[in-house]
Amino acid sequence: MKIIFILERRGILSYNTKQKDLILDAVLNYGKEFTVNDIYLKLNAKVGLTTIYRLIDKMVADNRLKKYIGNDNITYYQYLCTCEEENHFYLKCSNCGCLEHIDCDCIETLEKHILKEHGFQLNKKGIVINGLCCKCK
Amino acid sequence: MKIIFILERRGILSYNTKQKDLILDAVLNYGKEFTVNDIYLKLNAKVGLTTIYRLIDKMVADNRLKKYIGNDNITYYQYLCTCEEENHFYLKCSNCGCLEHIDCDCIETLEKHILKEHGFQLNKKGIVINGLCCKCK
DNA sequence: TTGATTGCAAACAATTTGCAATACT
DNA sequence: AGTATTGCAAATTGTTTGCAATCAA
Repeated sequence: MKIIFILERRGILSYNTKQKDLILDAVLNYGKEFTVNDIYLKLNAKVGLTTIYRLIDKMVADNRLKKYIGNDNITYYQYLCTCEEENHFYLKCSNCGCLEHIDCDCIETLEKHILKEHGFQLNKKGIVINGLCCKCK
Repeated sequence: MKIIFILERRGILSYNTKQKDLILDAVLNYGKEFTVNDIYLKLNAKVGLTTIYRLIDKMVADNRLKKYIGNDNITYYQYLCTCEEENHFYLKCSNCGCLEHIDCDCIETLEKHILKEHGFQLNKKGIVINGLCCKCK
């Protein structure tokens, strides 16, 4: 986890600050989807909300966090790992909210099929498919 | 399109009103993702914003509209057709915003693979995969 | 020292709610 | 008649901005 932290921190330009480290640590270790407020509370309000918004926005812009609206109409974020594998995608459990990272060429097979049969070029970056994980199903 | 309209309208309980018909017509014929304001403007403000919000919320709750946050941080909606085919999924063009409806057993193949190899049970309802359509790629 | 970052308070924008008037069956 | 719907205005919520104080290099 230390390596990922350092890797992620590189993306945050210019100055390293205590606040950035705190937010980054909370985000990377949250384990599942979270809201801005979740991070704020986890840090016991030691970092201002504005600052959290700013860093999270940046990470979304950099494709390191995925932002979406949950069924409850609340805005959630989830960390997408930095791995660069070609055939990497995510399986997201609709029940417990966990996100499994999969690296498997089944996605390449699908990509080829869809390109050939349906004329559509998949964007393989950040594919998230919903369902139930082995624990929840 | 008439049949879809009638089918959709059935889902809107109780009274049929001019406003519901207008909104439904606009939503079904929009062709691509839209915002609440898009519909409001398309209807020349003939229907109140509140009413549009209410009907759209209902359609989202009924899984007939998908709600999501675009890269521009604006909330978009997109109509998901009512077809009940087992292997139906969507290909969404990140460039022009169009949504292609595909019905192909490649998704069943993927489902089986993911269940067997990764222990994850896909939710085949409303799968949307991003990429570039044949016109845009 | 220079420029980036922080965080409060204020501003903002999108969405929701209260409610009286209206429309549907 | 009785109930659902509408739409304005007001309230609310989540998020962003202005700016002066602070911090990192």
